[in-house]
Amino acid sequence: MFRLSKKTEYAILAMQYLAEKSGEPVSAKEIATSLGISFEFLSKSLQSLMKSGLVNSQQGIKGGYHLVGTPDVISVMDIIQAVSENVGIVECMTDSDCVRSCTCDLKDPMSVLQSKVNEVFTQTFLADLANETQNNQILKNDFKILNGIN
Amino acid sequence: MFRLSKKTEYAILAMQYLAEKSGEPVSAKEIATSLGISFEFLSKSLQSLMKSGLVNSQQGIKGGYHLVGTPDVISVMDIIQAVSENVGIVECMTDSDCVRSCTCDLKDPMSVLQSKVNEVFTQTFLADLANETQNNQILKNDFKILNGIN
DNA sequence: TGTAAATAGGACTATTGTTATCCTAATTTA
DNA sequence: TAAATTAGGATAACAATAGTCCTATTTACA
Repeated sequence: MFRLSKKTEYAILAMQYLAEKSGEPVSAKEIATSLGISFEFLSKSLQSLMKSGLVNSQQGIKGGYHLVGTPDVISVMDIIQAVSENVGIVECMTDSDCVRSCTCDLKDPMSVLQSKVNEVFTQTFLADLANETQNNQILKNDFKILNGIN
Repeated sequence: MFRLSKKTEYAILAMQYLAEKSGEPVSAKEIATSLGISFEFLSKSLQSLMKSGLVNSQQGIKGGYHLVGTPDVISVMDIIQAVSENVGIVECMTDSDCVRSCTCDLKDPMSVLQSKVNEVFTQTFLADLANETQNNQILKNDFKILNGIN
């Protein structure tokens, strides 16, 4: 298994929604309704994004959220880090007291992978996620076929 | 959170261990002891690798596991797929009945990410994980500093 | 031929993390 | 003041992970 949490997924989708409606504040309720997900759970993601300064919020009627910065400078890693404590692909990467550190310090297979995964997430920006259109569905289908999913 | 399961982690580490001892059968017990992990849990990973044909096994005294193929052709994706059912970064990628499919088919942010992550895992081979040496510790430390881990 | 060491794998349990909900408070506009 | 909104703590339900236990089977070798 190798999966982003729903909290992360919703954060990414919400950020993209905000990117489309650049400027005007958008309420959590509108985003939740549009994506068909739980309003209250989505709120947790938005509050985390708020804490990290990726979005700003305005309370009260006519309130809502809007992006801080433009989609071409907000990376997926920014979003992942905003909503989750640990972003390492394995425990060793985030825990300072790894029991195996003495045996795998020199040749650490996971560090190689971690670097590559990091590169993907830090070099993919909100703008990149929205740029592609029909292509994505093709990629998605290819992936499903590759994995034998009907 | 964005993490490989222990089952996957152990599978990768075990495969690398086998790669180092190319040829001779290595017992699960030896690998478990060397890595300092549960023998019985590691066995689950090895049995999955066996089912997928990435390793061969020999029962009985002097038995053990050995790689099928060389480290330069075995990809990390091969290993991930061997030990886990779902390899999509989000549910939508592996479930055919995604409730949001109608709203995000054309502009699917997750497909872009999925493709990039797939590329990392399919283009990283067992050999790549062992190639680097001192460098990895530096990368690992950089990563920890980047994330404020002491 | 018996024993020890090894894989194979089913069943089960404990733990953890995720996901979701509920509730209350604070803020803001009209 | 009322309605709509964010803020956030508490907690419950659920699912996945991680790990253990047990038994069966295979095999080398004394």
